[in-house]
Formats: sequence, C-alpha cells, structure tokens
Amino acid sequence: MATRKRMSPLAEQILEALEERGYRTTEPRRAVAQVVANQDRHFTAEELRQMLPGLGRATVFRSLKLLVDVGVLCRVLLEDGALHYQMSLRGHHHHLLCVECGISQDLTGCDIEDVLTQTSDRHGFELSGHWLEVYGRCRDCRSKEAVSA
Amino acid sequence: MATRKRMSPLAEQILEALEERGYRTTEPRRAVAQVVANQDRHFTAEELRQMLPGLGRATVFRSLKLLVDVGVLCRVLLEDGALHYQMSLRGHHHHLLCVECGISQDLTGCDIEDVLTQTSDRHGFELSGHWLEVYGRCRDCRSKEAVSA
DNA sequence: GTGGTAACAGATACTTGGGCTCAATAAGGA
DNA sequence: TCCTTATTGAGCCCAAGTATCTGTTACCAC
Repeated sequence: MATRKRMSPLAEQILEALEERGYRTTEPRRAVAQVVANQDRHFTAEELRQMLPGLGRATVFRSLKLLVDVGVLCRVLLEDGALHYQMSLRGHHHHLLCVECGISQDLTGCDIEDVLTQTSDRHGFELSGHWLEVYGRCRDCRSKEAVSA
Repeated sequence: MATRKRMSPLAEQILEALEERGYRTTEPRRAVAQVVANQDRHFTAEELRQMLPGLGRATVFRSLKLLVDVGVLCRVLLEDGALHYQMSLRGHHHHLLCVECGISQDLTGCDIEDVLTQTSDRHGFELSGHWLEVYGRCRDCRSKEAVSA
C-alpha cells in the first residue's frame, strides 16, 4: 500500500493497540479504526455497518469483537437492553448514560468496587466481576428543560 | 372452569399480582405462574418454553413480559450477555451470581444507591435508574474447591 | 344460564442481530 | 519471489423475539 490516507491520532492509537497484540493492520481495520475514532458517543454494530458500506458484514462484526478484546472498545448496555459500543482506551470503568440525549460520561472517582467487595464478603461470595450501567439526565438536558419551562 | 389444579402459595401470589393490575388469570397464565414459582434459580425464555410445551411461543414471551411489567419477575443479565429471568416479589434489588453453579443471591444491605447518587451529582447527572449485576463464586463452590484441593 | 364484548391464545410468517463456512486475497517473513 | 498464514467478503444459516390474524375464553349484564 503506497498511499495511505492520513489518520487521526486516535485512530493511530487504535491501530497501535492492534499491532501490540500481534494483529495485522489491514485496510478494512484502518477504515474501522478511523470511523470508530470519529464517534463521540456510543453506537450499535448496525450503525457502524452503515458508516462502512464497503465492508463485509462479517468483517464489521469481527472487527468489533476484536476491538473489544483488545480493549479499545467497551460494550454499553442501554436501558432497553440494546447493546452499544464505545471507545475505551482506559481500563475498567462504568458509564453514566443520559436517557434523553444519549450521551455517555465515564464514571470516575467512584468507590463502588469497595462497596461491592464488602457486600460480597458479607454474602460469602468471592467477587470476580460486575456490570454496572447508570441512567439519568445530563447537566445539559436538565438546564435546557429549566430554560424552556 | 370447574376443576382447577391446586397451586402452590407462591403461584397464587403471582396470580394475585396479575389480578391486582386488572389482568385476567387464564389457564395458560396459571400454568406459567406454577412453573415460574417452582424455579429456584434464573432461567431463559427458551427454558420456560420447554417446560411448557403446550403453550404457544408468543404466549410464553408475552407472559414473561407481563410478569416483568407486573414486577413478579426480574431480568438477570449473565456475564456472557445472556438474558435470564428470576422471581422477584421484592422491589428493586441486585443479584450476586455465582459463575460456577449459577445460583443467585439477592443483594441486601447494599448502600450502592447512595454511592451512585453522590457520584451522579458530581457529574451533574440526575439519577433515574441503573443496572447492576455482580459475578463471583458462592460460599458452597468455594468450600467444595477447598475440600478437593 | 345466555349472550355480547373485549381480552387473550396460538399459529405462523417475519424481522433483527449475529455467527459459520469457505474460497479468494493480502500481508509479511524467508 | 515464494510460501505460509491471517484476513476478507459473500452468502447461508440460526436463534430470539415480534407482528399479525383468526379463533377462543373470561367476564359482566341480564
């Protein structure tokens, strides 16, 4: 490949993550990386597929799975049970999802792990993992309503 | 209906919950209630369908949805993403799921709501709901391993 | 009891979301 | 350049759940 499109730094970072794990950085994967890097919120597999009409169905699903395995993407479970994906170059974390505008914020400074460990102990459980999604209304949506009211 | 099978108290409780909301207690629903009341752990829609071979596909799904709406069942999300159902005559609560034997315990005495409210506040979010599943190994599975080791 | 009406059940076709397979192709090392 | 292996894409397939439609049942008024 003599001429490669210029990619965003975030897309490059995604490709580096793949290379680090020994995966090849093929043209379809570069395309996926670029599109994923451009998303500012969570998206479904179907949405990603529509953004990459030239790619095969299977390739899109495989790429998503790959990026989740590598830790570039994380899965986000919406209140209605729908599965979405979202950038995640950080480690384990949770999301605050706005039920109105759909934006999501990473949950930081959250001491939930401690609370869970303590509670599990009380029940005789050895904690191995957890899944938490938090739903609510973000600052913007709340202030918009306050203005219009 | 002159002769009705005797039902377990728990099954009766389920039917009462339906009646309270104005739903009819039909024969298929009685069958679903009895089977659901007999389960001592979470189950899938498919499993329920197999336990009720006489019932139509749609009826099983409709009944599940109904029982969730009424609050008799709650949905349980397994670590692999599979959706299960489980009795829940209590209000909002969470589950400790054993990844080995599949048993689940309700999480009580958990002050996670407080932690979440505080954290949401810090992010400007107005909390409306959350989904939490906790995975680990239960007391029994741990002691079994300790013995065999 | 009988009859009317609205809720309900069941069959089945359809949609959605994703996995599997396999031949063709591309990447990268020797 | 050649060889090996990973990757791709097309198409088929499958499972889970939904929509629709027709026949049935429960409940209420009489």
